[in-house]
Amino acid sequence: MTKDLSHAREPWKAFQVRQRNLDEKRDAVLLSAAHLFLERGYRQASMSELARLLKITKPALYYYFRNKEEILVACYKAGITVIETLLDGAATHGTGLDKIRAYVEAYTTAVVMHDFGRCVAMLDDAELSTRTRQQVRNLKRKIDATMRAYIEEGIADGSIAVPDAKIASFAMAGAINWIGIWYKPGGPLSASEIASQFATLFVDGLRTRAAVPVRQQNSAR
Amino acid sequence: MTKDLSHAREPWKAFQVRQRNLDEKRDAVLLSAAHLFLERGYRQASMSELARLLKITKPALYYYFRNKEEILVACYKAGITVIETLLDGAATHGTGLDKIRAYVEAYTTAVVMHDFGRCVAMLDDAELSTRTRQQVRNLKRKIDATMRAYIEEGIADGSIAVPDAKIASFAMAGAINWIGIWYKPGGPLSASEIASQFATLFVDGLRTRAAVPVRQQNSAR
Amino acid sequence: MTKDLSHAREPWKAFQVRQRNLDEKRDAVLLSAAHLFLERGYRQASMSELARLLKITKPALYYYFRNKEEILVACYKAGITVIETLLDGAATHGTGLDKIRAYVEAYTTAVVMHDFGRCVAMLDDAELSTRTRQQVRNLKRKIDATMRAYIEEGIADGSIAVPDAKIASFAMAGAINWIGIWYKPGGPLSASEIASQFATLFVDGLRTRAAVPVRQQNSAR
Amino acid sequence: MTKDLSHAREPWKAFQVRQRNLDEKRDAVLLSAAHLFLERGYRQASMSELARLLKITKPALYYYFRNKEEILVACYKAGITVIETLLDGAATHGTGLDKIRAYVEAYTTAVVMHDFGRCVAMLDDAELSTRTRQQVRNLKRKIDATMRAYIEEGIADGSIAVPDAKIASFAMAGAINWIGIWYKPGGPLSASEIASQFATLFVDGLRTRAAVPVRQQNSAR
DNA sequence: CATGAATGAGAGTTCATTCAT
DNA sequence: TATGAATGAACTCTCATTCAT
Repeated sequence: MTKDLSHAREPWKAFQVRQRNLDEKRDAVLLSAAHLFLERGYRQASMSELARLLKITKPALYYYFRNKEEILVACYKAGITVIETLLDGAATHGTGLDKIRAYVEAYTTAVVMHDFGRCVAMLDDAELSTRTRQQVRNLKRKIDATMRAYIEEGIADGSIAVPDAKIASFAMAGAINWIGIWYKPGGPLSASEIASQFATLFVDGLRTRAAVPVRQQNSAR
Repeated sequence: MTKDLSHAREPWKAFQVRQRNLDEKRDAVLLSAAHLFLERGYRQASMSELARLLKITKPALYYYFRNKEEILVACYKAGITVIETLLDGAATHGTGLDKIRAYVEAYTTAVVMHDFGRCVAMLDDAELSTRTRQQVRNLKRKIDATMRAYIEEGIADGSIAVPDAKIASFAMAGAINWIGIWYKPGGPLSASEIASQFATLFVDGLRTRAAVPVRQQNSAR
Repeated sequence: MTKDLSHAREPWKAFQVRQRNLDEKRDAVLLSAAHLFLERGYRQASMSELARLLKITKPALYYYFRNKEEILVACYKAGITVIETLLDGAATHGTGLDKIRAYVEAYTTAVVMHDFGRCVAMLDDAELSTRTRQQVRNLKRKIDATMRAYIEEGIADGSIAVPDAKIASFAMAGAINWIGIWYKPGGPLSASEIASQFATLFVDGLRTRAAVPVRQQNSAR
Repeated sequence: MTKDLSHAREPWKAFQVRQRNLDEKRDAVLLSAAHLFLERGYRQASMSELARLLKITKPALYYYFRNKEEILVACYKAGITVIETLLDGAATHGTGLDKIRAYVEAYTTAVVMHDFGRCVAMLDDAELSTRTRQQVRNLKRKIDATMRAYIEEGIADGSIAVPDAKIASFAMAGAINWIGIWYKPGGPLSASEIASQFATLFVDGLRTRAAVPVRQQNSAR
């Protein structure tokens, strides 16, 4: 773990040689914090440990952030940006099924690739200020709503057949959010591999599709 | 004599009663604890609050359990039992696909229906003693291994087609474990509904199966 | 100072022999706290020092009071009681001048004789909760209003002659509140002596009354 | 040459300017500090807030003053000057009563009109260095001693009649020092009004003097 | 069996002060 | 002259745990 954070510490090392700007260090704090929050949970992650990881003193943290919660909020905000960016970039043409496949892939990528994304997905928002909690919940609601809308759309255009859009959307979001629990960066699975296989699993299920006649399948694409 | 005898047996009987009382209260503690742990998280759940909920004093808790961790361990153990029981009861005949469908339904049910099951699924095992953590991890590994084995079996018997059993199994486990985050007992969704729809989603995916010839489709169920 | 607090520590000493009740110890904490607050000021008085004085550990204080402010509030409340009791007991017959003399004596006594009274008189109420601050301010307002009313009454009945009841009342209250700065219990001046001389000074002023012919009065300036 | 000379003098001139600048800014710091100390109390007044008020950075304060205490000391010193000046200017002819009236008026004026004066009157000298504390205490002792001397003088020359010069002097000083608690500059009461009414109150008391027959005086006590 | 009372360790936070520049 | 950045010490408060009874 300490090793993982080494690059986050870089700015301080560099500082001794030449002064870097405040934002860079703030970002370094943020990166380490996100990492620590994910590892220990927000409450268990102590400012002392964070400071130790960054090789600075505890009060120095308070130079960059007013308090612990502000760090959490900043992690969430960064995560929201990451996720929204990827989600906005997802393809939105084709059938409902096509759309949801793209959407699931994008969201999975956001969660797999960025600590900040994982913070949004996994951390308890109970510690947040009312304002930021609203933002986070809005984002999550929006994600859920979009997925449901695509499912409904797919049902309407005949590309999707499920009994309940809500449960399906919960299942998918859950599987993706849970990635943070088992995924360790640098492991054998690449982000895009995970994203694509998750999408495939949700789209096609486990069952062999052997006998599906080609011409009926997915005529829109 | 009879009287004497009964008299002599009394302490023993009393012990049984007391024993039962103790067990009963231990269980009550456990139930409340599981609830609290799920609501607040293990670390945020304070012994004071647990005592307050149970309307006993704090030290009384220490009569029933040596310490906080022992309570957590007991919750996990109870959860393991619940899950294993349901998992053992799942049908294991038919194709690999049939088996995994039954397995997913059973695991989902365990997680949805019991606080203890949810404890195993959701609580961080980092707080556990090495011994119990091993047990928990073994269980989870076993669940994962079983799911993978069924998937492989399905691939072998032609009922399943996925590129990677491991990722598929992670996705399913994640979706199920995540249920604890959004599921509130007493809501509009029944446990069996959730379980069955989860199973269906994973088996068939979102995509419409329109042209699948009847005789190939899941004749076992 | 430590010596002064020795009787406040008594309950703990006695505790080792025989258990006393919670209220007694709460009171002991309060007494020591009032003393310390007066000596150092509320903010400078640390919980550590308070604990040290009482020969208990810091967290033990939190068994008796939820937090530091609650201790302050309790001091204020005790002080309010002391002052109101003495004020209510003050004679209220005769002329306005008679009444204010009695009132000043009573208030002075309250401030001189009790640490709690001095707390109300001297401590900054800025640290209080809104609720208690209201109470304290109401008390002070009431005291001021009563004094002014008596002065007006005296002016009306011819016993008092001052240009401004407000300034006179401020001057008297100030002189009394300030006692806490210089008065040290156990000194050469008794509480009743101070109270009576204060009252006399305000009633009669410094000027000799004996032989002053009416028409000569104030000729010096 | 002239040019050269002026050039040569430049540094010197610049120094004078800079010196004046420094003194000016030091004074500005002092003024703000006095204000802040009076508002919050010395300890609660933080260097950060002082810097913010002055729109300079925190370390800049340390250019003008070695540390926080030195600022306090300077405030006290300025206050001592203010008070001594006014006190020295007070009339010292006539009876003891005349003198004390003038003295009280002068001291009141000093406290009402100047933040620095109020600092001396109100701030706790416990934070001062031994040296400055001595100075402050000497000043206060001198004020007290002077008041007592005037009272004794008045007693001797028959213009004053009080049982105890010490208590009377404490009462007067207290009433005046307390002014800082309630007086807000810009309020309805002018400084001279307050000063004159305070003096009158202490000199004449509340009691109506006009019709008091000589033989009835003080019969109540 | 159960409790009132207490503790040690550690949390987040603030602040006067000081480097290096 | 003046600053951005950092620190050490101190503070209030919380919590799992444990005596003595």
